[in-house]
Amino acid sequence: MNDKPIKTTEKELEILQIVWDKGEVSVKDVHEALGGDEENGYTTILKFMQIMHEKGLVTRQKSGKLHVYKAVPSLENTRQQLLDKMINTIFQGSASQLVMSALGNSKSSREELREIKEYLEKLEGGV
Amino acid sequence: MNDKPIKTTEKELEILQIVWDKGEVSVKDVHEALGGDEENGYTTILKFMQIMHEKGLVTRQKSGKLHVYKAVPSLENTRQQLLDKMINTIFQGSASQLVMSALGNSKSSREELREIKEYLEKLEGGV
DNA sequence: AACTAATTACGAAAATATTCGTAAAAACTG
DNA sequence: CAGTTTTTACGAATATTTTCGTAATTAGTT
Repeated sequence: MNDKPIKTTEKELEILQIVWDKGEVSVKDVHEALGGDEENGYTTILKFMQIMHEKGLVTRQKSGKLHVYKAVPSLENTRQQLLDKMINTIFQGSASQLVMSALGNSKSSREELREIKEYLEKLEGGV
Repeated sequence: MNDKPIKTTEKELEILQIVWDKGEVSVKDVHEALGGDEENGYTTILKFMQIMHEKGLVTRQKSGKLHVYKAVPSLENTRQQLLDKMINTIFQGSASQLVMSALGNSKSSREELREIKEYLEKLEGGV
């Protein structure tokens, strides 16, 4: 009945990055990866891990005295979700507009462009 | 010295959409476009227009007793900016990864794909 | 067991974003 | 011009997100 979709905040996303990157992490790992005490207090990060755990964004498991966290949503899924949202909110629902905008702007190398073209051909072929 | 970059919030972006779409708007226009009182109180929207004006996201001009607002940032620029941010935060700086992700997911039509390919060719040619 | 260091739990403060009530100002209406 | 309607101004309430202080727990160490 009442499962309002969990909203992933900016900071949480930043943390998820690290979790995806490392596979599994302790609070300490995240804290350090984010630049240590210069950037955030240790308990700040801890708090986020707890919140994210409550939200179901990460699982956790005790290992000795500490917790080891893993990401629940996949990087790929999250990317898709964010892309969809972006397409709908500012690219009037058109993925191709987004794509062209991204290409137009970026300093994509010739290599990258070729890669994309190949990918496109594969896609077309598959229709 | 102290011009911290204006941060455009979710709601503000939603409003900007409407302003871009209509070119110039009154508070009433925005209020209605967003679904009227069902969705937001009139003064809520008014407040946002004021905040956005302070932030420099819109200009405004008196016209009779009401204000007419226009968007300051262009749609295209804003798209670029949001794309850049997204690329950097979740696509490890690779525009092409974003592009492929967007294409892979979407139900782009054959027509759209062709369009993109053409665009790509133009880009490559220009190098 | 007492002491220490690392980690977690909890709650609340601070910062930011959103919503709206109330009043003032402006333009119109009779 | 008194009354009504529309619009704006302002300030504050609410909600959400981020940050952190303080205390409790855990696992070692002597």
